Amino acid sequence: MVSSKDVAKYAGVSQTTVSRVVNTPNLVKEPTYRKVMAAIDELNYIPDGNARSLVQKKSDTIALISGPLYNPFFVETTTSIVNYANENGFKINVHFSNDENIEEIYNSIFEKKVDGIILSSVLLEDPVFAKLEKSGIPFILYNRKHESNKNFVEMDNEQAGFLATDYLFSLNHREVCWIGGPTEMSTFKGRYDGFLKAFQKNNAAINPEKIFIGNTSKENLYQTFLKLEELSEKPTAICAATDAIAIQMMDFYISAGYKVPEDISIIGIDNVKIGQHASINLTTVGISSPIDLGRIAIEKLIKMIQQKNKPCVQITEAVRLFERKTIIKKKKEV
Amino acid sequence: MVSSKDVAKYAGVSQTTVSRVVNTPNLVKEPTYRKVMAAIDELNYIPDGNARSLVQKKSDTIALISGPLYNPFFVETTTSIVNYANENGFKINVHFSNDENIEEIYNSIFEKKVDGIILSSVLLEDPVFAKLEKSGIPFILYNRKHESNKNFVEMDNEQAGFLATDYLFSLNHREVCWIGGPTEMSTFKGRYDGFLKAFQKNNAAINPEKIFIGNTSKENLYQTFLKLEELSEKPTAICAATDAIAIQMMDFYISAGYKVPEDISIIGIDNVKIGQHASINLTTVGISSPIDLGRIAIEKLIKMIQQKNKPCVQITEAVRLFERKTIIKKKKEV
DNA sequence: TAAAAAAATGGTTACGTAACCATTTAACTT
DNA sequence: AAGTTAAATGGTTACGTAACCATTTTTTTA
Repeated sequence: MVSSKDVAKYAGVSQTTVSRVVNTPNLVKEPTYRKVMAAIDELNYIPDGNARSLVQKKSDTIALISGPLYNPFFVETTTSIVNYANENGFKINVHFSNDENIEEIYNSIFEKKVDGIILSSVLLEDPVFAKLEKSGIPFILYNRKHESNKNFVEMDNEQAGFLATDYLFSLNHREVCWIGGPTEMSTFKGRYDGFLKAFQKNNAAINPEKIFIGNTSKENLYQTFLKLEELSEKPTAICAATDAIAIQMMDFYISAGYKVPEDISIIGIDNVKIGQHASINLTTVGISSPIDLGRIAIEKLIKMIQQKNKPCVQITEAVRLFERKTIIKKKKEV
Repeated sequence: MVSSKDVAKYAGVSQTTVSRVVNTPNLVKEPTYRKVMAAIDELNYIPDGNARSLVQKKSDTIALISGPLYNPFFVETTTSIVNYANENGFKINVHFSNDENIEEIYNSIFEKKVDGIILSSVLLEDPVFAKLEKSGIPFILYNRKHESNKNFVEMDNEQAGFLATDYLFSLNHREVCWIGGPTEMSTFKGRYDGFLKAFQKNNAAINPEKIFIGNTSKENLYQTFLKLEELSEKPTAICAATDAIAIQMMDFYISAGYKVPEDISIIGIDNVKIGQHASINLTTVGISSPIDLGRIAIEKLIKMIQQKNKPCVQITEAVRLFERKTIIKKKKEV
């Protein structure tokens, strides 16, 4: 391994000067600069990032704890986050959380002095959150937030749930089913609250048989599908808490021979890209802004790191309906 | 920042002993161990990964250079790679390459002494490959390979192209169109060669009007779609070099009012998960093994790192057809 | 042209850890 | 119980860099 000392010796200058050529070339005379650069090229010198981090107490590295990529929402945020961070000179350590390995992920993250942490996988009452705050490392939550309301970038989840559900009512659906994840997560809680709110507004009564709250794995959603099939009075529309859920349910229904929306209407939330595909055409609710939540969050985080101040970021993005083709208008009941 | 020296002072032992408690606890007496652990907990000591990397000359970090996630193939490989690496104690620095920023990515990677590099974005005659070999860092290519045939995990691309195309012929399609990326990439080259081979076998003549080789961006594929529309004699089937291309073309066709497969048959290559969705049901060719290429590659890479030997890994996975619903059988021409 | 100021370069040190060797302490042997 | 071996602990150093202060060289100023 060739070090700055080797370069210094080769160029006949001090190690300090080599460091200056690399970091503050304007402090160095032209001929010296050329001499050192020649040595650097000749010896193929690359500064050691670890040594640099050690002495500078920064690593130019950000840890990303994302939800799993089988949820297309995280495909888009991960892309934005990784690309924006790289463009701004940061490395990104990526971790995918399944909400069970979160403890291990935290432990591993704190070992490597990252400059910042951006994460989606946090519960409303997450005990691990205290650790995060105590660490003093700048952090930001995207998608989900914590009960403390610190540093988050979210969509207006309640409004999203409301808009989606109210839209179904507006098309005369009354037997509306909810399929969502645990309300320990702010996204699911907010969206479900919005769902309830729409029922209230439309003077409709919640039918507990048509409320499914639980793990959103494929297997579990299939169980939900089976239960829905057994219902004597089936719903005419499904309000899915995420596009990922909606798309998975579509798969089950279509595979079983149903037609969407003729036999069953489905609406999602997130406005994920694949939902725009002509084969899917998922009606959904998503943020109005073309910039996704991940991108907004990473921008804020990098600003926090660079300016060394830690303002409390609280961003709730407005949402709107994206009408596509998975919902049918029903005849008004008499 | 609390260091091992602080812990040592607090516990009344030497820094060396603290290091031993952390790394080789069996070399330390029980009471000493407890004393030091108490101090570690009390002071909330976390070893500094940068200092450790500096002295040990390893970083427990692997760099991943992946293709973009809008290609679902990379969604699956990225998931496998990140998860497997994390489970095995490695951090993953992720970079998404669009084949233009590859130079910058390389530069940034070499700064931080990663223990290994796993990458998909390499050209057959990539000049950057020399740099990679010269660095001495263990590396492995997945999906694409380099002309030097060193350290790759690929599918049998030629066979994939052949199987896909031959399948179209077997269903009596003669006017088959090829849409693929530049043949500077081993995947596209192999698949296109297989395409040609199938034409030969079926005594069919290539019609240059129906061969589209170029950038596979959405915009460019749309241009391809427009050109296809202008053709006097339109193809009855499209052989897409990747599922991503196939799915994008489906979107254009369906949006334009066509039906797949009634109006146009489409086959892809990669066997991407979303292609299995009941709304898409893409017929495709993919590896027979249930373990994806990324997973195979990261396993090999970690073995290389841990065993410190650098065998030349050359894996070509067998492929098979996955029959679904985007292809129609034509009547035999007379 | 001498003095003062600014620019350029060098020398030394700290960062936090594990490697390495030295020393002390405990545990066997006969 | 003395000698030998093994176990446990400590002291010092290297890793490669940038920060910091000191010194030399060059430029500016009166």
